[in-house]
Amino acid sequence: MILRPLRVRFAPSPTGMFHVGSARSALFNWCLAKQTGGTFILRIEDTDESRNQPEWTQGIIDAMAWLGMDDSDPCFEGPYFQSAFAEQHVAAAARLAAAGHAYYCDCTRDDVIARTGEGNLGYDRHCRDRGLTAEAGRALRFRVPPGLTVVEDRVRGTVEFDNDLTEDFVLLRGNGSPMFLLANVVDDLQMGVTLVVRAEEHLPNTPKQQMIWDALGEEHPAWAHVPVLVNEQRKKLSKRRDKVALEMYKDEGFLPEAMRNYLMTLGWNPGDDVEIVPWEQIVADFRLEDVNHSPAFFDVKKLESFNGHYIRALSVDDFVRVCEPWTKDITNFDRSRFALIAPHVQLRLVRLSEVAAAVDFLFQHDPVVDPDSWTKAMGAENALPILLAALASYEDAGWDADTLKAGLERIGEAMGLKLGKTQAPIRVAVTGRSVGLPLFESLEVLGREESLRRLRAAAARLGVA
RNA sequence: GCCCCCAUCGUCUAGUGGCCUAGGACACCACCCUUUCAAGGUGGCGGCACGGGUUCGAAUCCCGUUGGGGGUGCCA
Repeated sequence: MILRPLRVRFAPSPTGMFHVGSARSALFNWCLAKQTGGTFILRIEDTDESRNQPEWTQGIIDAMAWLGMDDSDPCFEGPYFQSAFAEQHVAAAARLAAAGHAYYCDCTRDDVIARTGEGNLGYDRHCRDRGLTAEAGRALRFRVPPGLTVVEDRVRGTVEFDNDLTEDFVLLRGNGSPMFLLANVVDDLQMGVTLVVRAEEHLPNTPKQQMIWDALGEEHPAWAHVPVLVNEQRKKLSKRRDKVALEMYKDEGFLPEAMRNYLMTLGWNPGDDVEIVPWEQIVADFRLEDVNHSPAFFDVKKLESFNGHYIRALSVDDFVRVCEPWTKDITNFDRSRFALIAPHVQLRLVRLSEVAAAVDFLFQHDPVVDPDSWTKAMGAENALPILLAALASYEDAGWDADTLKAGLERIGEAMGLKLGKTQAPIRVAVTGRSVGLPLFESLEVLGREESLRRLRAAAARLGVA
């Protein structure tokens, strides 16, 4: 399908950590820009009074880069900062006022309530025809025309709004600063945005913005409102209640490839009964028209499953490399030793942050012994005999996993035990736990000397000198 | 309150009037494999919110009900 290059934008406000829902909106926009050979504009909407801080902006940029959206791609444009365009916003407001599409208003919130009651009815158009001029303290309001505003939405279809139920909203505050509805439109106009893809919470804003475009005499962009992400209570994911910061997921060892793939399957599916799909294919196949209409639950369990798939798909070298942030703090960590066991580790993680707990016993002088595991494994009748037999056998055995396994199997046979039972005391002696990486491979990597030392220590603890 | 959106297994989804006895994935359960745990394999549990239409035929179209969600700032 040949499409004309789209100019899309992602316009977050830097009011906190970067939200997974924002990330998904950004991803949707990114796919559309890429697949049409268009442009992805990043515009930071920093016009809120005091809610934004510079570090949040950098957080957005870093998080987007983590997901693969940054200026190394030619489609990327920006970042722009909305605050830099205040002049244009005000100028547009002036044009609107001059053309009679807006009027000044000196009502306070209390004035309006006094007239309309507490009923939350919105502005009562009190100043509409009072002919007030611009003056400090007076807000500029949009004169909503009569009739119907029809929004053609690329994911929802046609949505109609009765203008009589739309209040004369504020364009410019009493202090002269532009409001979101206006600033957003003017920026989109200036930047040549042809398609606006954003979360559903913006759908009620759309008729208002479309009216501004019309009043400005410009052709509005196409609209697309994607469903919001919700928590288990089916409420919109919120920074206060929910764990939404992309950075937290990064820190817990989620791979960006897994995160972006998972995020894309929320409200959209790659088709053909598959979910784990190469990014290039997602970019090529994503279609707004196929996006679902209902909110999607952000399910960390499923994210973990995706992450596990992506972790297992890594080459061993890459796996070792991506584990670095979590392995570098392990005492006595040795990268080459880790690389030897890495293939086994890779199969068992759903989050990279779990790597330390899985392999630390290989580097510690003495493994941290889990009391329950010890009690269970060493309390068995055969624990000590197994330990002693293994010690004897391993003294001069060939030091590779197969030989070590065969040796322990022989010991078990002599006692009438299956390997599953025989390995338990050895595992606890060497690793400190009853579950973990494959035992014989671990012994091989640990080495004869250290392994025997641990076996002797365990035997000693059981009462044998 | 008012406006708007939405409604398939617990969750994410496939499904665009007959191919549906509703498919897949996650989670859960069982079994297999097995050196613990995983991974992998096999099987199981489990859904079209409800009521009316339209039609030879409805998960699919229409209306209503119910239930969820979003919005309703001189925030963005």
